[in-house]
Amino acid sequence: MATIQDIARFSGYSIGTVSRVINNRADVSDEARAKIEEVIKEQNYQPNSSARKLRQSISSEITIVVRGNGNIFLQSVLEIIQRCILEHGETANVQFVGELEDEVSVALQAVRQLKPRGIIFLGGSMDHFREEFAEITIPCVLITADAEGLGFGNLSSFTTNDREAAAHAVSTLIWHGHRRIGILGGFPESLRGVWSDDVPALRVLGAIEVMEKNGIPFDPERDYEPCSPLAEEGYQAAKRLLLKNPDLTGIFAIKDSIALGAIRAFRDMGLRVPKDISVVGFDGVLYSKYSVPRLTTIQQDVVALARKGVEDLLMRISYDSSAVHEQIPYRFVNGESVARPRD
Amino acid sequence: MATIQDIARFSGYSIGTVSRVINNRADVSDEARAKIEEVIKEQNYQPNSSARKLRQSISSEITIVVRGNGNIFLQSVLEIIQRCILEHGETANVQFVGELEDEVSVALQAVRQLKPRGIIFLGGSMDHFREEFAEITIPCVLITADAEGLGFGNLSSFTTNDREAAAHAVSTLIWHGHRRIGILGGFPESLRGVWSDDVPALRVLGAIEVMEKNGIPFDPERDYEPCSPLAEEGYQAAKRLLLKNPDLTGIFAIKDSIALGAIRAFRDMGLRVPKDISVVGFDGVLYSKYSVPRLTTIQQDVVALARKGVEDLLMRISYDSSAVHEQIPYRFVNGESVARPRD
DNA sequence: CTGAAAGCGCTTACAG
DNA sequence: CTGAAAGCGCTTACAG
Repeated sequence: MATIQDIARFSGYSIGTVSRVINNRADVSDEARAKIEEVIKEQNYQPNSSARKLRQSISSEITIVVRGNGNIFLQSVLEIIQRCILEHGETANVQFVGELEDEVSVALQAVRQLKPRGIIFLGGSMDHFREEFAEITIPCVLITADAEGLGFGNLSSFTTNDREAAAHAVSTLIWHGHRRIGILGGFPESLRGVWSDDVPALRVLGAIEVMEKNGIPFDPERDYEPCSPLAEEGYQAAKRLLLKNPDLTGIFAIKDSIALGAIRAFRDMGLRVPKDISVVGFDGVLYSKYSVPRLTTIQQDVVALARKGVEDLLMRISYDSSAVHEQIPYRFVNGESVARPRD
Repeated sequence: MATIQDIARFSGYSIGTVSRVINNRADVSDEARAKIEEVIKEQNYQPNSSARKLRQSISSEITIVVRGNGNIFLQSVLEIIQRCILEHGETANVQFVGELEDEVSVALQAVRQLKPRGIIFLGGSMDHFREEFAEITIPCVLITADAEGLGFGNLSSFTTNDREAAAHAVSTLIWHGHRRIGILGGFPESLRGVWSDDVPALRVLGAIEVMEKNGIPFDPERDYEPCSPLAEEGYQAAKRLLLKNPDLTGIFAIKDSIALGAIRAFRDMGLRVPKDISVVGFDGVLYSKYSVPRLTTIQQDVVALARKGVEDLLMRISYDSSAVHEQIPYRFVNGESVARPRD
């Protein structure tokens, strides 16, 4: 393995100058830069990251904070992100935090212990960001939620327009003639306010808005059941929802995992989907194309979300440009889980 | 942040002695060890891993090599592994390699570039290990495949008994009265030999053996269709299999992802599962409990596989004990996808 | 624009 | 059993 010493020797310059070339500093003559870069290429030299980290007192390269356990949607995004980071010659370490834990304080801890150069958040609760993110000053990216409203200069975000997409999903039910629509997923607080910007709340909100616009009544008590984003939770919540309101003919689940659990629950209650009850999901997880019935859902563009997020982060680590907020187009997938209501 | 200097100062010993305590060396007096450990705890001291890596000329802590794209089973194992590594205060970086790529050469490259202290392989092809693994000398663990037959002193393995479990899965079909059984998944070569020790081959083998034992004929031409472990591939392969042999009444898919794709395919061919055709899977992925019909399958104990693998690796990194090979018990899950054959 | 030198926090022969 | 010292490979004031 060649070291910076070797490059200095072969190029005839000092290690200081070599270091400056490696770090893209401006104060190097073109001549020196050319020669040194030539030798670096020739020797296939790669700086020792431990030495560099020790000297700069940083440690890990990139930290990824994933919110949620067994969330197959985020798992698939994570896989793409990791591949993407690898392609760029970087390495990452991953921290998982539970659905109810505080991802920002976990990140803060990572900043202190691992001293990463940047952080990618996968999923997130806006409240935590609002309260604590200011303490984090390195470049960060939030994927799958919109951080624009937070106004942090070092936090980019890439997201689906959850509100609009949820409205789109529910309008499918409406077009099919459903007028008694229930919503599944999110937190009990998700109904509270127009100001909430958490992803579950935005989806619930978008759904309610389009219902109101179409003159469809929505009773939070009878037409809504919160639950965490797991099939088992969706299964239980679907049963509770239908028990308290057996009149519902259409269901919007704010995540596919919930939708799939719900379909299983309806099945177990002796209902056929979509004949007796229609279901629309959200995410477009791989399996939604193979379920029985195939799920009608909103497909998020996970590849674009992941790729753009990684590229933006690496860019900002190198050239500290300012944060951006981008909405990635989604795709409505017409499955088999929606039909006209029975009566 | 406290450094080793601070600990030396506060404890009254030299940094050399402190270092020896940190690294669990034997040549330290009990007295010194006790005092130093007290100060370490008091100061909440954590060694700077960059400095340590620089000095030992290692770099990354643990590298995880995952074989396959979009493999939801391995994704779930990976999540548990990462949590587990974190709990032990270590960090890991992940490399994904495609189903057909050579994971061992990727690992070899990682060894040279990242200089990890240990490697966890998730899934793997025995041929690659046989040919190249000898060049890797750091502690490694293979999870989800058996490396005992390879005989490398630095490669532990934790696995389900694939052959036995596959036989178990197929015997369910037999008990239900099926005598025309097809197998889905694996490589075209998976049928070739008794000596093959790749996971897909072992599952296929176990299936064929139990069929033979029960006097059930198996014609590789008509009763087998290889495919890669994705729902879409399972979907296509299932169609091909049934097209060339419409008499089949029971299907063993060597992975749940394949089984779920197959169920969807049968459905699209106008067949009901399990009324017209029965399906057994293998893995016990989360969703198999919520599919319609619920999948009858072999549930691998992913938590035990992950946890034991990580613990063994960390143990061997610290105390270089020798490699172990352990089979983790599986659980047969009685779902709804198997019934008596029609005629 | 460039070089010489200090020092990041650790580990490990070496000497006692 | 313990300490003093060298050195891992880099970055960055400092001086010129």
